Amino acid sequence: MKRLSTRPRAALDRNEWILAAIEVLAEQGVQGMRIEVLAKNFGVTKGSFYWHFKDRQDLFDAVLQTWRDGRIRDIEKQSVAIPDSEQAQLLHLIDVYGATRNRKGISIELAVREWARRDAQAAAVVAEVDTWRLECTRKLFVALGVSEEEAKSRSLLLYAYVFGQSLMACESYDPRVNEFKRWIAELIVKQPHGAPSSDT
Amino acid sequence: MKRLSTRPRAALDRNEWILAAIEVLAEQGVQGMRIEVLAKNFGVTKGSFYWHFKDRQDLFDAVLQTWRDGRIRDIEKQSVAIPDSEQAQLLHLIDVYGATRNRKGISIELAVREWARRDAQAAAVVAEVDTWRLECTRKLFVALGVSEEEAKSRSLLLYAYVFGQSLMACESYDPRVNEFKRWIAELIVKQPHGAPSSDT
DNA sequence: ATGGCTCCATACGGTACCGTACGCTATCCA
DNA sequence: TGGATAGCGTACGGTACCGTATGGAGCCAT
Repeated sequence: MKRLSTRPRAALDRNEWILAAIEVLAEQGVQGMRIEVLAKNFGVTKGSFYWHFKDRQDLFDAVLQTWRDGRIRDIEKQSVAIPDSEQAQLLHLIDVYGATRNRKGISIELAVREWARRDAQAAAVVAEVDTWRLECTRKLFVALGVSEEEAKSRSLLLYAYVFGQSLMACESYDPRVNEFKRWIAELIVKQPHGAPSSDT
Repeated sequence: MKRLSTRPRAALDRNEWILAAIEVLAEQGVQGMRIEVLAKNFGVTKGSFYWHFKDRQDLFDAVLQTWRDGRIRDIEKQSVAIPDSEQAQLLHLIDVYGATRNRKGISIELAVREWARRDAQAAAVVAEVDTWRLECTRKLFVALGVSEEEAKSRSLLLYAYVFGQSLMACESYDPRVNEFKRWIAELIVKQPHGAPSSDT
């Protein structure tokens, strides 16, 4: 983080501000990304911020771009279809959003979508990321042999489910929630003409 | 209560403030429920607010209680299982959250859940409502003849899907999105071992 | 008419922000 | 060694809030 080899005080750059802003975004939402608060966390004053950014909107734009780029890189990583393991890839995808680990990523995800409900720029970025993601899973489903329409439908279901799951308080619903989630994941991924799930 | 027949100016009561606050909550989020803004919308000053409420937290508590009571009444309404039409009830439930109509209800729903991510009281209310809802659909699934575990799993999937759906920007994904949603709804509701008939 | 009650207005102090103007310092470079 | 510049601090004006203290208009019954 800090290159304090010879410098007594590591000079902040634009990216450090952006990363800190994303951190706060995840915890506090868009309204939480306040210049003077971020500055205080860094131990500097907002004079530093206004050196690296024009204004608050400039930070917002940079945060959205950074999030977008990171998501798209992630998608491209997961998009390489490994033959004969597409089902495992899809199940893994659902599991990653399982909310136990990856809490931070999910918090950012929800915060950005909350942002997108009230801001056109954020909405555009979310739409772009959604399109990439849906396209990625669509290919995986097609590789599994389902029709184009069903692949698109299952992709929609998959992402809607994982996002909605993190919105719900289902931990107190039943101690077997994890088994239920596994059952759901298989319903989403596996075809109905497959074996009616006697394993596991 | 009945004194508004002779009064030239209808005096605000607690409930009107609460309803207005929920309106703003849906559009602006928790941070948007500001006393002076609400007062300005009513054409009064915050002197009125502090007559009916102790402070801002008092309004927050009232908003949560009002939302909770409304949701539970709604659930009890939909909970009366009409024999031989449980499937239609479940499909209707999914359709209600379909985001085309009922936009306001969905906005409130998302705003409360966003609130719940950062506030313990809101989280408790959401957990309570979720439990009621899941229990309601669980009964419907059981009435359809599925096992207890599968009924709970499908209930989880149903609500996670409908909430997640409203978080996504899927309108630009494909013009046939509505057909996809219908396919998804049937996958969630219908059993794989059920009669593969084409009627609804 | 007179106190009392309800409902709201006014006025005030305080906080937390945004954005700008300008000053200061350390470092690099000729 | 004397700028030049990057990076940040200080100070200021302005806005938008919260909560309180207090005043006041209308209506009520005695």
